[in-house]
Parts: sequence; C-alpha cells; structure tokens
Amino acid sequence: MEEKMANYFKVLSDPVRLEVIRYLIEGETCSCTIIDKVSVSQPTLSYHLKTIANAGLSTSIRDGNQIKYYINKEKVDEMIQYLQVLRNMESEQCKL
Amino acid sequence: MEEKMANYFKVLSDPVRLEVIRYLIEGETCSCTIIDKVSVSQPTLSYHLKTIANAGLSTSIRDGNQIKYYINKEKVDEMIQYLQVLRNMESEQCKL
DNA sequence: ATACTATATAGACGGTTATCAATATAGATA
DNA sequence: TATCTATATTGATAACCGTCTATATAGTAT
Repeated sequence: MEEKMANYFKVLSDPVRLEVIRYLIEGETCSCTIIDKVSVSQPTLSYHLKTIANAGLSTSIRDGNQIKYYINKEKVDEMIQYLQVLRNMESEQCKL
Repeated sequence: MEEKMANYFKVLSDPVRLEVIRYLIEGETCSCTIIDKVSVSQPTLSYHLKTIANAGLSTSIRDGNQIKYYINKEKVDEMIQYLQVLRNMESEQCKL
C-alpha cells in the first residue's frame, strides 16, 4: 500500500511533471503543444510523459502522426482519498 | 507553485516516510516508539524525520530527554486541495 | 563525574534521477 | 521514394537519495 502510493506521489514530486499533468488535465493531449509551454527539451518531455504513464497515471493512443495522452483521473482520486483518510486517521482509527 | 507542491509530494514519495507520517498522524510523537515499527536504522529514521520537517510538514519540541514530533495537518490539507483543484480543472477553468 | 537514553551528524556507498545532444522510428505527405 | 513531422531511444553526465556504521551531542539519573 505505502509502496504503491509512494510511487504515485513520486510522479508528482517533480515540478515539470506537475506542470505537464496540469496541461493534460486541462485538455491538452499532444506533446507537440505541451513542448512549447515547458522549459525542457523534447526528449526530456518524452521521458516525463513515459514516467507518468509507467506509474499508470496516464494512457495514450496513437492518432496518425501524433500520440494523444490522457490522465487517469481515478488515480488522482485514489491519491486524494488516501490523503483524506490519512488526514483524518486519528479520529477514524486507522483504515490504511 | 509547482515547485512548492512538488516538494511536498516528494516527502510522500518514499514508503518509509509515508509509514512514519501515518504513525505521526495516528498520534505517535516519539521516534523512540516509531523506531520499533519501521525497518530502518535509527539514523535513517532520523534522516526521514528531518526530511519531513525540512519540507515544513512537521514541527517538533524537545521534552526533556526526548523530542516530540507533530504533523502539520494544514499542509496535508493543502495537498488535498491542490489535487482536488487539479482533478476538476477542465470544468473549473484553471485556478492554479 | 559517570553512565545511560534519545536523537543528530558525518562520511561512505550504490542506486536512481533529470537532463541533454544525437539518433532512431513511425506515420504523413509530396 | 524522399522528405517532413511527431515521438522515442540511447548514451553520457552530474546531482541527489536512502541506507548504513561509527560517532557526537544533549538531557537524565545515579
């Protein structure tokens, strides 16, 4: 449990990744538009997108020339829920 | 903003730290009791407690022989709120 | 003063991370 | 086929991280 959640949070532990995730949630789907908004090279952006995907936080499908990325919002919900339970743990008597 | 939140999430990105944070929230205040619950050495636990504190996620006061640690729940709330806004971003039109 | 308990620090080490430039791959287009 | 565009991979590098053992510090108790 800790192991799994720690891995999710690790994805959020980099400012570039956090920014990229925000763009994805806002509706950006293409790395070719995100690349103009972040301050890293194309290979570095690709690395971050792969990192996000490897953790299961996003999926992608090829659309002709380009690849569309989508955030798995259920995973974000999982993190929120984990933190909420953690937050209220003293009163809720340990559910994790 | 991303920078600050990324730093908070980095604290949560290690399973040992996540476990320690849980104990603190559950009401443990002394590293001398936590040390028996985690599978790392005393210096390593000390390192993690320092990491948590350095990020501003906990405070501590000396109580005679020992030191009492307390989680800053407002910071946990900040993380929850950040994720909630992020989660609903497409419908809420970007607040971060 | 001495010894004990709780915690921190120093130094070393191996593993991981974020980054880049260069190159490769895959699909689209001329 | 040749070229262009979008994305991924490779290989290198410097910085950072989590861990340990050994040692230091600070307070308590004898």
